[in-house]
Amino acid sequence: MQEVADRVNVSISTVSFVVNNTKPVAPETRRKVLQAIEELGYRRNAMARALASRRSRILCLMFPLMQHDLSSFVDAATAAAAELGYNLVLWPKHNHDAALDVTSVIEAGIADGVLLLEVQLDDERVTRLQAGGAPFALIGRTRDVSGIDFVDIDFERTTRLAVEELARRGHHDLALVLEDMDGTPQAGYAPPVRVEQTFLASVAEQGLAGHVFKVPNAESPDRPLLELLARDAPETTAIVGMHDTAIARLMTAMRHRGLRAPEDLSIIAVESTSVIAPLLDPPLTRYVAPGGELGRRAAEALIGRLEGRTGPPTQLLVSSSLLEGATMADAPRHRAPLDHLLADRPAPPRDDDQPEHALADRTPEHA
Amino acid sequence: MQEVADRVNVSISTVSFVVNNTKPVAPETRRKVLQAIEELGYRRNAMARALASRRSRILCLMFPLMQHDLSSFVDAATAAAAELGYNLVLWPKHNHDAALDVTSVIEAGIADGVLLLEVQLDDERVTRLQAGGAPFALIGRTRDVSGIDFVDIDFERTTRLAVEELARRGHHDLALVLEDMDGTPQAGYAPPVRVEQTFLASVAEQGLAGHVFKVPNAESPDRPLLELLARDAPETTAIVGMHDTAIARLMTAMRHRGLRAPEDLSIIAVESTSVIAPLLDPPLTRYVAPGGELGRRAAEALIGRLEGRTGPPTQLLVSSSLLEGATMADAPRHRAPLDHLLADRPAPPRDDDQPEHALADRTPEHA
DNA sequence: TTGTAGGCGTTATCAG
DNA sequence: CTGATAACGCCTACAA
Repeated sequence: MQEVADRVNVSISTVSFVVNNTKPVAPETRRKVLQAIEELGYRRNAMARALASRRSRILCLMFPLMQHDLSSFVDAATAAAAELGYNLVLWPKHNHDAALDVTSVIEAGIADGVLLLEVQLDDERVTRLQAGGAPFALIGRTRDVSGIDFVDIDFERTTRLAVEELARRGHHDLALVLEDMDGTPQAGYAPPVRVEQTFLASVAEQGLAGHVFKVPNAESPDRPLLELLARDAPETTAIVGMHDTAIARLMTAMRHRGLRAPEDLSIIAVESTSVIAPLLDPPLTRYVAPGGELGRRAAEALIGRLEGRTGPPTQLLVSSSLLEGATMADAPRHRAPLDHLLADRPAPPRDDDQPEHALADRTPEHA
Repeated sequence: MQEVADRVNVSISTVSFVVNNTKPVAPETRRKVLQAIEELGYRRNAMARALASRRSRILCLMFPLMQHDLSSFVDAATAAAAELGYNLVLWPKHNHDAALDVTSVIEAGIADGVLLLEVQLDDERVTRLQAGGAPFALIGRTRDVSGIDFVDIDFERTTRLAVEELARRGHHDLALVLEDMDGTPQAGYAPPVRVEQTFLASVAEQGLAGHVFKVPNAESPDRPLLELLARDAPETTAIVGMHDTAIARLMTAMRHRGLRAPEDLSIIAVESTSVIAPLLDPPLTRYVAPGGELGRRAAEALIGRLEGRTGPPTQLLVSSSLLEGATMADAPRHRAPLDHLLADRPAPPRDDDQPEHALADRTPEHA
């Protein structure tokens, strides 16, 4: 702040006035100050500001109970940090631009280091963090990880295991179901890319046939996944999934068309949300990542850096383990192609959607 | 800190040494300092500490993408805070004891105010916040809300609407499905209590019969909800739900026993997780709360206080709106009691769980 | 409209 | 082992 003041030949308080809009400043002076701030790359220190003004301008949303999927992860990260004398706060950054401002929290002195989630293959945030010399660790990893501390799920291994297991069970025609992120800010999100690559390579190695289906989060109603499968990969007997809502909708569609999992179609998820998968009917067979370990290791890696540890970066891939649901079975012996099966059982009107049932009076209308 | 030092007749530095364990201190001195700290209720100021030591001891976990149910809520709260010049951070407090330490973040100077979630009818955290004179606002509300700023969902209204709608559709026997929180730290969580009370009152007003079922989060496998219903409330034709996973399991069980929603049993949820409800088959008819508005209003209320607004507290109840799924219909004319229906269709072994299907070769075994 | 100076609550250095 | 004292980076009367 003093440097800024010196450069424009004003006092430090004038700089403060323009930064905070607390007092009127001559337009010309203000302009020059702003320019100097820009040139010097000055950022005010949130801690000092808070100390002097007795206001942090931070609001704290406390949430004791988290039911979503980050729960075990955040839990463990928080605990690990606490054991090492640190606090962990979650900083919601929703839009893409805000996310790019990733170093500000460090520069402001609010935090000592950053843990990054949802890393993309080429992640601008990582570039900025590196450029700014800010301590950070990734949960996930970029394409080039030289010198970067990260902890990630070993999606390659999981995918390979899934394909091999299906091959062992006699499946020859596999389909991979991914979330389609093109056009969203998450385009380039690393896990689906890695899974797709590994899937294709692995299928080739095993001498199997593999198709990839990218399904948007809001499935197009006119072309549900099941129809796409029937049209483009009718011989498919097993699905490798990493898009739970798409899988859920697929299973509903299957039921409505008289197809059964796993008898007609096996399904195995390489990554799965803990809240949805067990509620499916039948429950989804899936690989689950050790969220707690990921969180803990990531926090420890970051704090290690903060405490001055040098040496090679932490680069850890953790393995998922198979959670037996009931959607995987041996390949059916002579199943007809999906398009035939669907043709035999055309899409039913709503009233035929459900298994037949003769015990109650029908009241045809509904909400 | 100076006061502590004075009281024991040591210097301020000595206090610092014992507080931080940074230098050896005579056991006797240390004891006295600790005691003085205790007596005076001294808490060190995190901001000053960070400023002087050039370390905040805070880690920041950035998450750009949130798929869980708090998403819209946090989103809006963050945005509202940002517009008013504040930052919002989420502070994970997982265990009960940690949650009780709710004022520390204020006393440490890290935050100016607190937003509290998952409020219980008699919430110790609220008591402490009030006692400490810390600015706060609730999302939810306690039993006694005099003088408290809060924004909450109008569960009473929603419940009443649900019951009235079912009555209008000719249902006479309703069952309420709640999450059983007894014995958990969330015992006394306000919404289920309010819904239960309103349900019973409303059912009585309408001259209907109402049963309440409290289902633990991990449903007991030997007594699934459907069986309990058949045993204790066999005439039930409509479910009012505020426990999505229980509803999901119920719908699966119904399907396995040849019962249909909504033809045999209508289901309407008074509060629902956005991630599960639309994936159910058929999709759940449900009331949804305006999460964004809740978040925004709560942030605004808190900031208003911080900015020195006086006058009556913000006390806002927002209404949920009905999202049409396909699980609500008029009451069936002459449906047999549930216990009869289940007796006619005994619990099937796994192989009969699914609708019959004759298109594929059966390979009996599965994972 | 701008400058001066004291203070915010700690830590850290250096002397005793 | 303990105590002065100078930062830490900024805000804010008060004065000019």
